[in-house]
Amino acid sequence: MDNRAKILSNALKLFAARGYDAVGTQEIVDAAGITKPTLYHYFGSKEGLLKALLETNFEPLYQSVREAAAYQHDLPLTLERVVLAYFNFADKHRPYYRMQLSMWFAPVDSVPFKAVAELNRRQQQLLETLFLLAAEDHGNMRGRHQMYAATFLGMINTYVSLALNGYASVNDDLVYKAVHQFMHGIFS
Amino acid sequence: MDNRAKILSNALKLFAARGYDAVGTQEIVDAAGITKPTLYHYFGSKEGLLKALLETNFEPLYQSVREAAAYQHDLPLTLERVVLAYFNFADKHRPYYRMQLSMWFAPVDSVPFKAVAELNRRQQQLLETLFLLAAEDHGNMRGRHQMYAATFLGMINTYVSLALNGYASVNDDLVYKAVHQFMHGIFS
DNA sequence: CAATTACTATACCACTCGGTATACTCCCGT
DNA sequence: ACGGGAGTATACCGAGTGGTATAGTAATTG
Repeated sequence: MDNRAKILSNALKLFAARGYDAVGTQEIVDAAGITKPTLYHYFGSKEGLLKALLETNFEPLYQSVREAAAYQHDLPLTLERVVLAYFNFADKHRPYYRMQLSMWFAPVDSVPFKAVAELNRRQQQLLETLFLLAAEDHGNMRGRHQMYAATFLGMINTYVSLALNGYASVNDDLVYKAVHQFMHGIFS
Repeated sequence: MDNRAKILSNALKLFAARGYDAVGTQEIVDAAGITKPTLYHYFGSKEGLLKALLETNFEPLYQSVREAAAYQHDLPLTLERVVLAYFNFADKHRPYYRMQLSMWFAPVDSVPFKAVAELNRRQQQLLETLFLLAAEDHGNMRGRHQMYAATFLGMINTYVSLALNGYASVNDDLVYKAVHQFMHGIFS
């Protein structure tokens, strides 16, 4: 692993555990076993490091969800695949998803929130498109695609948060339960 | 407004907007028009200020939800009252709820997360009790009260987050929609 | 071979951080 | 009138912040 990768890896762990503002560049370079000029050579600034971290890790998630969200006139199936895509990714990249999750709800004027804002928009967009297409098949869903996208994503993140903190295990059963609850509620 | 209140008020606004770690004590006392020893006289430390902020504002929310969550064998009604309690509170104390929300998803080893952990537990407990009681009336819900409590709270915070950012307006219709979706899913 | 380029360490910068020692003023109870 | 405590400001502390000027090394390219 070269120095650039070492920096990314250690910064990710530290940011995920204690937050962007609470972790100094000195601590990052110490953990990576290098010095500050190396960090600033590759990333220009602390904020640049954060953005590189997001870009590197988000794209695989996005592509994975994108493929899963291809609508083929079977909404339950598609939603299950989307949830599965999120769950699998979060499980395979726990520190990263922890960080992204904390940044999602970060204060609006904070550096971390501004850095993920665009990524959130893209996820929302993806799901909106899905629900918009689905509404053509399910008339009673019409006009609510934005709300569905937002609450669906919120539900996914709630479940992922539970899983990351050990209150649930990420498996096919959880995926089914999540989608089923989203579509049919808690009674059935 | 005395100096103690000035500090609390200004610190709340700043923490809600940019986060605990990103805001220094100097900035807080400048905004409040006082000096540091005054802050340290009342709160002992920056962390003490944060805890005072939480204690002051959380208790009213907790009591409000507690009353709303009194189960009387009508789950939809009770859930609507709980959601309404959260919505009303979040609407009346926007900066505070913004802050609490960001702290809820903050990194696990961060100061803010540790400070709200206990409050989160108390909310979760309240809802678990509710769903446990409800499961006596609705057998098919049995054994899932923890999951229901967690996802219900997650759903509430998703909606509140939407409302706080202007993507939805907090009114009775939204309350009804939120509970209805939670109980019956998106199809009906 | 020489020159350039990528990369990295030493040592440092100005500034901000959370927190405090000291002293002062003001008010309250005696 | 006086002691004592609450509250507040001035001025300061050591440590750490994000960031950089300089110089060096090692590999690549002409």
